Formats: sequence, structure tokens, C-alpha cells
Amino acid sequence: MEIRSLKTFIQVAERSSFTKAAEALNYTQSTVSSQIKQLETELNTPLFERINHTVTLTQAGRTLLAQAHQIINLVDEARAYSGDEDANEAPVRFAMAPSVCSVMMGATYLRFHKMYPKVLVNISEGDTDRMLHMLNQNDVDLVFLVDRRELNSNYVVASEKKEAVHFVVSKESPLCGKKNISIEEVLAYPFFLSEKGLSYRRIFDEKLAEQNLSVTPVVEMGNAQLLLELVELGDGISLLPDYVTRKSYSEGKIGYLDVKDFEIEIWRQLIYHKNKWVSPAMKKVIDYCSEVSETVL
Amino acid sequence: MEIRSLKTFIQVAERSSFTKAAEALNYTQSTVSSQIKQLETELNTPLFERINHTVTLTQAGRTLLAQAHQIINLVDEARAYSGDEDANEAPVRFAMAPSVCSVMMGATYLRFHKMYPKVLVNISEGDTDRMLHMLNQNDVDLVFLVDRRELNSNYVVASEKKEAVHFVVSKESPLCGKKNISIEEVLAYPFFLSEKGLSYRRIFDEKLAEQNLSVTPVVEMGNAQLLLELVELGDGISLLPDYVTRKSYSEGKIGYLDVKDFEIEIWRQLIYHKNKWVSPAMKKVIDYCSEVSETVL
DNA sequence: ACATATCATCATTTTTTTCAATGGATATTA
DNA sequence: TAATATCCATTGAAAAAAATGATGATATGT
Repeated sequence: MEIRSLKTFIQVAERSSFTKAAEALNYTQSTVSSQIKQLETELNTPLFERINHTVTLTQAGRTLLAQAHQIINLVDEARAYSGDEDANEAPVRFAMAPSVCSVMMGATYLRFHKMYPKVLVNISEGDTDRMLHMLNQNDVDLVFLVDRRELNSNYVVASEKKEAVHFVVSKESPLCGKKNISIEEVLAYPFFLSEKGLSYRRIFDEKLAEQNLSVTPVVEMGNAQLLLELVELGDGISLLPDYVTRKSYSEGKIGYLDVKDFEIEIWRQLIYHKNKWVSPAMKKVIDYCSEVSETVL
Repeated sequence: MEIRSLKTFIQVAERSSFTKAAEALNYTQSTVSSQIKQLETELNTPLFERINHTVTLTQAGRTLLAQAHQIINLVDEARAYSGDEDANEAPVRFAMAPSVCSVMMGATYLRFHKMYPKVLVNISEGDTDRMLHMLNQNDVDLVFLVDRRELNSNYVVASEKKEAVHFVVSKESPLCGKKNISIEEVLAYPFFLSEKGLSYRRIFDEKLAEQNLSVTPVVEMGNAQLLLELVELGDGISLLPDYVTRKSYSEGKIGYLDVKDFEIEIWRQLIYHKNKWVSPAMKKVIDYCSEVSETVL
């Protein structure tokens, strides 16, 4: 039993005529004839009585007519519904690097929620490897990562931005305002850093390793905002990307260190898997994040 | 959108795998692939995300899955239902000659109703021509007619029985018991006959016409039972088939006339149109009437 | 009786579906 | 890390199904 035959059946039933049904459907009469016969064979019962020149539904036909209408209605609904954006509102599963998360998950997110109250966002955090793995497993739709720029070609980069990473200290720190300090000198001070393996912490470690150096922080944690607060109040050094420190810096709460021959830059990248279908909701998230990434962050 | 594709779609969705779905459906994997693609093209949206080796429903796919289930359920129901006798209980539209009707529509019908309480019967009466026309127009399913035997080949004769037609008089009639009376002599008496054109009345008229005779009844009516009662109580003659008079005759309430060279025979025939689909209900009616026609009537 | 309209049937053409084989990409295992 | 498995997409050929066009049988209406 196929939809095509059912549609034909309905036409014949409604017009009490094979010929008229054929005209209505742009078929040949013989096509209608054989489609009905096919149905009758499958159901093993006549659907019409052809007596002289009148075509009348049998009782089985009458039963099928009602059912056919229901079926066709559902099919039409399915066809119409699938294109409907509102119907396709699935939450966007969004993973972010912890530092981005701590910055985004305040006023920025609330503004987005006000703009698109119906778009739901699931947020998880993680390091770069874990987030990429989640993309590969389709456990997550979208990732906002902070790392080196290089990515294999499995991912679409929706937007990216280069960020400087600064050594930050409190205003009271003896290092505050100094220029051209050597990295060795800086390493003598206590460090407050993000966890090993996390984005710029890893980049930092690798860069140190190139010079056969290493660092042992006194505090390790993922939350960039808390690290910043620690720096503000304490006497340690942290290494944080510009978008985290910018505000505090301009408010004069912290100072930057200018370390000689030691520049770190990272990329904030909003990416998704190349085979991903971008749902309307996901599109909204991407657009918003890209804009925020350019202007606010 | 066809049922076939929807079934495939459901399999893929439930197994999260094109290959597994193909195995389950005894298709090739490429067949599954193209059927899904066909659906996606028609709905203009991806239904699955193929990311690495995982197949996941998109939101549109999730929506369609629910709808596809509904559709398939309805289709299965339609398939199962059509063979169901109970579901196909349409009333049997039954036309009878008035004389048969007046005999059948008593205990005989009640007995039938007791046997098959679910079979509904619509009864109408009419003369032979009108009843045949009703069969041709499919206004009626089954006809019990009383007439000459000849019928064109458009009809199936489910059962038939030859019946004698007797001249009947009351026990008190001077004619009662007489033998070998001439038709002319009989015609001098008052007649109670069925309406002009009705079965044996017409045959009677035609037979008279052959001998250039005619009759003008004092009472004309279709109801054979009432005619019989009139004869019993009055002094007229009627012409009634054996199945109407038998009982009264054997109870000694009426007498037959033996008219010289004047034999009338008719056929009771249960017929339907050759293109008719015989529903289960109709079959029951036919079987019952045939049996009754052989034994009781 | 003839023209017209009906549905069924059949041979033929056209379209669709299915298959088998292959390729590209990824994951698994040794 | 290399060999192997498995996955889905693609392609071209084969098979199946659907649609057509012509014809036939039958009934209707003029």
C-alpha cells in the first residue's frame, strides 16, 4: 500500500469515477484502474462495485476511505511541518572553554536570552581535546574554544579572533608597570594559573618547555574570573587572555607585565563539525556569538 | 513521500544505522541511503546527521519519526481492518416481490434475525422491472422476484424454485372442489387480484390475452396475505402462488379450482447482479433465503 | 442503430527502485 | 603506526514498477 494509490483511491471514491479521477490526477484512466486493482489485491477485497456505469464504494471501500483520509492528512502535515522552524526547536548543545564561559555566562548570555527566549542552550565546559571529541561524537553542536589556531579540516570555523594573553599582577605588586623583565625573573614569583592542559596554560607550559623552563603555580583552577580576583587581591602573577582582564585593567585594578621576548597569543574560535546541519536555533547562537566576539568580548 | 520510504526511515532512526536498517529490511545499504536522501530532498531538510560513524536524528527527523509511526500504524490498521468481516457490516438492501414479502416478513424474518442479529436488512418491494432496474443501478443488493424464469445474463441466480399458481376460492364457494371448469366460466365470478403488472397478475393477463380474454377484478392490491383473507371470507376468486396459499389450503380454509387447459407456473428467484461483490452479510442472507425457499416457503 | 461514455486489459515505453561494486573517511586492533 | 573493519555516499547497470496508448466489451441516450 503506497500513498500514491491511496490518493488515487480517494479521488475515485469522491468522484465515483475512474475517468474523472484520472483527469484530476493527470493520470491515464488505465493507471487509475490498475492502482485500484492493486489496492484491492493487497487488501483482498473489492473497494468499488462496478455495476454498469456506476462506481460505488463497497463497505470495505467506505472503511478504507475514512482511513485513507486520515493517512493523507498526516502525510501532508508531516510535509508541512518539517520546514517549520518553530517545530524544529532543539536546544543547542554548546561547549565552551572555561575562560570563555566565565565571561559569557553573565550579562552576555542574559542579553541573548532576551533576544531569543525560545532558543535553549545547554552549556558544558572542557578542554580543547575533550570539546573536539564531543563534536566528533555529535555530543555537542557548537564549541567555543580557546587555543592555538590550527584545526584539522573536519571543522567549520564560524568566527575567530586573535587574543593577546597577558601576565597580570595587582596594582600593589612590585612588578606592576615594569618593562622588559625576563621570563626567568617572573617565574620566581608565585603563579595563579588555570589547570594543566587547559588552553593558554598548556601553551604557556609548551613555550616554557622550549626554553627548558617550567612553572609550579601555587593555585590551579579553571575559573578565570576567580583567578583574576586572586591576582587583584594577592601578590601572585597570573596569565590571562585579554578578554578576561580588559575590564579590570581599564578600571585600574590590575597591571600588565611586559615580559621580554615572551609573547603569547591565542585564538578564540567558534566551531562546529563540517557535517553538521545548522538548525535555525544554532544559526542564531552562532550569529550572536560571532558578533559578541567581535565587539564586546 | 511513500510508505516504503517512511518504513525505511523508521528502521534507520530506531537502529541509528543505515546498514542495520538495510539488513532488517532486506535491502542493500545503498537503497536505504537513497530512500533517506529522497525523503530529505522532498522535505528539504536533513533528517539525520552523519557525523563520523554515528547517525543521529536531527530535530526535523525527530518530528518526522513520530509522524511516521502514526502513519504506519494507520496503514497497518487499514490493511488489517479491510479483511475484517465485522467491520464490513453494511445493511443488505433487499428487494422482494410483494407476495414473497408478505410471506417472508413474519416468522421467517424473525428467525433469520435471531440467527444473525448483526445483519441488517433493508427491504423494498416492487414489480419485476423496477427491481431489475434497481439491481442495475446498484440501488439494491439482492432481489427476490417472482416471474417467468427467463433472465438476461447480467444476473446471478442464487436459488430458484418453480411454483404452481392456483385459483383459490373459499370453502363456501359454489366452485369449491369443482374440476375441469373452463376459464370462461371462472371469469364470470368476481376476482380479487394483485395489481396490474405485478408478476403472476401480469402472467395471468398475458395468458388470457392469448385467448382474447381479459379480467376485471373487483379488488386489486399487492398484499397477497390480505387477498387470501378476502378469498377465505368472501365469495371471490383469487389467483395466488402455492407458497402463499399452501398453509390455508392444508388447514382446509380454502379450496383450489382445477381450470381446464389453464396452468400457470411461476419461478421464485433470488438474484443479484453478476458484478456484485457478495459481502459476508449478503452471503448469509442468500444462504438463509435459499434454504427457506427449498424447505419452508 | 449509432455515437458516446464507462472500466478492463494488454503490449509498450518510461520512470523508479534496487543492486553490486567502489570510494572516502573514520575507528579499531595488533 | 599500519593493517583492518566499518560506516555512508556514489555510480552505473539491472530489475521492477508505473504510466501510457490502443483496444475491447458493455451500457446509455438520442
